[in-house]
Amino acid sequence: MPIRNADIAAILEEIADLLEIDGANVFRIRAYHNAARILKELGQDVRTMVEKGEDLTRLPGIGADLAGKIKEIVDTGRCKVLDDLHKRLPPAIVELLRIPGLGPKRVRVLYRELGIQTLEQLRRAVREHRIRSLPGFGEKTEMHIADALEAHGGGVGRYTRVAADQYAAPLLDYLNTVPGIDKVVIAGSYRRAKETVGDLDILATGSSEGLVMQRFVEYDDVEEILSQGPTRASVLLRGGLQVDFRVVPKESYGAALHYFTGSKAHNIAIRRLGQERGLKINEYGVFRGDKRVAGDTEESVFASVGLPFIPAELREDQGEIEAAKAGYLPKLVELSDLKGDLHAHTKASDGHNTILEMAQAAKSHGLQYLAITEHSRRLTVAHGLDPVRLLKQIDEIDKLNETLDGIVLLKGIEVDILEDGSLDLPDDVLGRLDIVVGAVHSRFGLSRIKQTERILRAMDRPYFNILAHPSGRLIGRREPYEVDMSRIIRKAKERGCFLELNANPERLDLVDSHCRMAREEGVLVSLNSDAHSILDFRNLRYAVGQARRGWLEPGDVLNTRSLKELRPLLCGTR
DNA sequence: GCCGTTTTCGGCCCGACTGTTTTCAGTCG
Repeated sequence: MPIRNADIAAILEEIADLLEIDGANVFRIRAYHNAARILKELGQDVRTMVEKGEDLTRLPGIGADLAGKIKEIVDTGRCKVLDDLHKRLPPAIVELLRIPGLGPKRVRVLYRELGIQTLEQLRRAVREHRIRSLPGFGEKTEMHIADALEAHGGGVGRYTRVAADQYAAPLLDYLNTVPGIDKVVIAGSYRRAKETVGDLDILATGSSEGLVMQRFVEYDDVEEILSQGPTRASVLLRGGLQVDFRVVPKESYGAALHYFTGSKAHNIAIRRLGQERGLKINEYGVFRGDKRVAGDTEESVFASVGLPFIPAELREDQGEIEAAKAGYLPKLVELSDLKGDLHAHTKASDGHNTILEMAQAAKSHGLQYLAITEHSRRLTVAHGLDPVRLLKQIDEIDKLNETLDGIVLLKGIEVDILEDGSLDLPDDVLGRLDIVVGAVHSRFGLSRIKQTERILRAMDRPYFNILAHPSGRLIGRREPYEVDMSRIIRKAKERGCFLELNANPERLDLVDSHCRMAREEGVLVSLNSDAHSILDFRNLRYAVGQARRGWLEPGDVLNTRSLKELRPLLCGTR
């Protein structure tokens, strides 16, 4: 089993965690965490880079030492530093760090004083009240640990954006009625359009802070108050979502929004830039000595370090600061740029609405064209279409188009890519369509090579236009299938076909790093709803968010084209 | 452990809240 970026990152994380417990230099620890993050977010395969002899120290945050350790991990699957740490500290001990309220210092005390190295041993010690007498611990801390152990493994993970929206919307409505609150906005990873969020970070500006905070924690849906001060509070909502709420004075809005939006790595990089200029940047503003020089708006914060405004979705310390410095920030795609949708279902397969209803809904979302792409026959559970039914639908769409105004329907199919890479419908049928979307719906467990070859063969078929949901993942439910995305992107370039970014909030593949790879190769990405009902066109905003995280401009997106511009692009594979 | 329009050494983002402490460490974001 070849080692992946995530595997290497996990080893580096474990080293960092153990170093922390061991009491190592905090900056050394940070370097390991940082390197792990870089590898996880890297769009390309580190193993391949190592095998090609590429210079890893060109990656920001990777120096000669870490480059050597990464190479060691790629070559041997292990790392001597980690092996050495395991001689001093039990491997399971890093699990204790996952308990909220337990950091490296306390974990070390637990281990040194009581020999605790597993969650089970910690549970027993809590039951026997042996924690409270430890130095730095007390009765309350012991109770908090007991609660945290109770909650641990309770399945509180990350929330998809659509799930978070269901909590956020009513909470924002409520906060907007609270006297003393001027502005309320969601910051954090939600604002950066991450595909999942661990919590909601809400920022408000206002004056009477204490009162505002009181009203926040009195919100109906609050189940537990985790902490509460005059400017900051954290609560758990019913259902488990954590909300962090922060109130700052009006003039600090920009600085606070920037700080609270993150990411952490981006903030550190920006604050470091400030430092170089003799500035101190915190959530209240930008300061030169005691003098406040910026912070009303985010623009003013960026300007203070000589940068233009950086859109929230780019703030990952993934090159956006360098791009901003050089004047190469992308002008990111927006929802209003989309002119059509190239993947939708109707009652004919597994959708819930008629073709006409879908057309009208698409039009009401400002779209000018909509491709009807039912499943093909192989997908029997979805009532996939055989040639006869598909030809019938083609006639139906032709007739409908004669009556429709302001929206054009494209005749399409979401054809199954079979295990051998052939398509589920014959070429002479596919040739009668405006658009062919291909997708993998079976045999997710193929090896990376077989899965990749299967998809590449399908892309080589005539009429193949778009590879739908290219990784097949369902966030939190199904891992992506093993596939070499860089080869697929190169094949798309070679064949003149396109990759879908599926707007279903549980799919959202392509992921951001693959969007960037496609952009760099010059392969257009299609932002498709995969709508199964008239309600699903709303999901297009999630695809736009992901596309923006992937640095995509309107020109990088297939369906920002007018129908007239689109048609010749769909003939590229014929 | 990384990094360099003053640096190859000496820095490394910054503040809020909690609990245990009697002046602050630990944790978190």
